[in-house]
Amino acid sequence: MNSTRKQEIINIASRLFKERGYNAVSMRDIAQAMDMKAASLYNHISGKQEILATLILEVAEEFTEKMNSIASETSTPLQKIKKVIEVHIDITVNFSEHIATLNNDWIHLEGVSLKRVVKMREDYEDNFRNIIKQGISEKQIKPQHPEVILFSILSTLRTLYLWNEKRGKMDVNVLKKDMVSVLINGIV
Amino acid sequence: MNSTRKQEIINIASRLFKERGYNAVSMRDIAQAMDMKAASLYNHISGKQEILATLILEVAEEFTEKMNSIASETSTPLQKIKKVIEVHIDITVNFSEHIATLNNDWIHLEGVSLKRVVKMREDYEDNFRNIIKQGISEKQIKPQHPEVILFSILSTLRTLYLWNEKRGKMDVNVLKKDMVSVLINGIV
DNA sequence: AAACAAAACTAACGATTGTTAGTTAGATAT
DNA sequence: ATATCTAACTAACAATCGTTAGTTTTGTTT
Repeated sequence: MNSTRKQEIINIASRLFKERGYNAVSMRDIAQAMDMKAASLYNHISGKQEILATLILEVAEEFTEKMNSIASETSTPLQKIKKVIEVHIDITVNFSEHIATLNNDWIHLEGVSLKRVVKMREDYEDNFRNIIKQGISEKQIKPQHPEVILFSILSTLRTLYLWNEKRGKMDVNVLKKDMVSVLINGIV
Repeated sequence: MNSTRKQEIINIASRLFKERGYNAVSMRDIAQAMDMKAASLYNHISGKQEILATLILEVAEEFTEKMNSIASETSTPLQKIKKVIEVHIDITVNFSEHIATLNNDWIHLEGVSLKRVVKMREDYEDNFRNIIKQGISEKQIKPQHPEVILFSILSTLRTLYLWNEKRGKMDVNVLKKDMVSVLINGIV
């Protein structure tokens, strides 16, 4: 199977897309980073779009699986939110290259892949929103507009990859503890 | 002066950049949206880069001014943070198109403009970080890692433009109140 | 009415883009 | 040894890109 070589291409492309964005990276750029010529890439992938789609779906599916698992747990809304934060941090650390592309370049997906990723994103947000609403109705969470809570937490988690590198030596478990504390209990 | 026509171009480009990103928008796209031919744009601007640079610097300077003003105030760190949040919301609402480009396409700036924007961004973060550190040392803020607090608040503010449209009829002042509450006091 | 400047136009340039066709080198299987 | 298959190569394509040169239209000033 060419699957290992294909994965190599995707990983290298992932790094370049993160640095410069999908449209600013040419097939010749990817090929050069792979030490081959652009035309040779087509022995392993069908085109630039396939690289983008595979790349993004790999990590999007990771998020979807984990969220579905959390949503169907039998625990309190607050415990679920804590889990969501931790899972997000884990995925960000493990797929640190892919995440930038998921966040910035999903717009450049076409056709079915675009539809699929948008749907997954919506479902993810719906799940999260429902957990928050549940928490409010159980009086575990302040009766604030759910949308404000949802996007406060979600934007922080989604852009975590941007400063994850700067976090330097901060241990992942410390990071989890701190972020859970800040996002749930505030800063005062 | 051609300054009004130039501003028209920048505003239209701003809308297109927001929707598709800098690299996916051609000069011919901008021209078409302006009801003219691409070559005619060059009567008003020197090139695509100038559009991007002017666009981004317009709003970046807004942030810098406001932050400098807040930093030099004589008020408690917590009051300053509240002000920063409110200012961010105001600018996001007033420059809703520009903000997307500032956030996503600043990487595509070149030369002096790039250097300048990066510097402004760093200064802005430094100011914010110092306010937080001050708050911690005055025991107004929990002794958490300042970086976690800084980026939790900042990522939420920076991506506000993404869901600002969905916020629908929510009044700006209500939004300010809710966000200050969530970001400072948490959700429980 | 003549002169002028501003802002639009047409046409074209060199460079780069994603992709295809056809070919060749190297490894594996018969 | 021969045939087969994989994965690399060279060369080229049509399309699109940002930009320039030269020209014409439009509107204002004298």
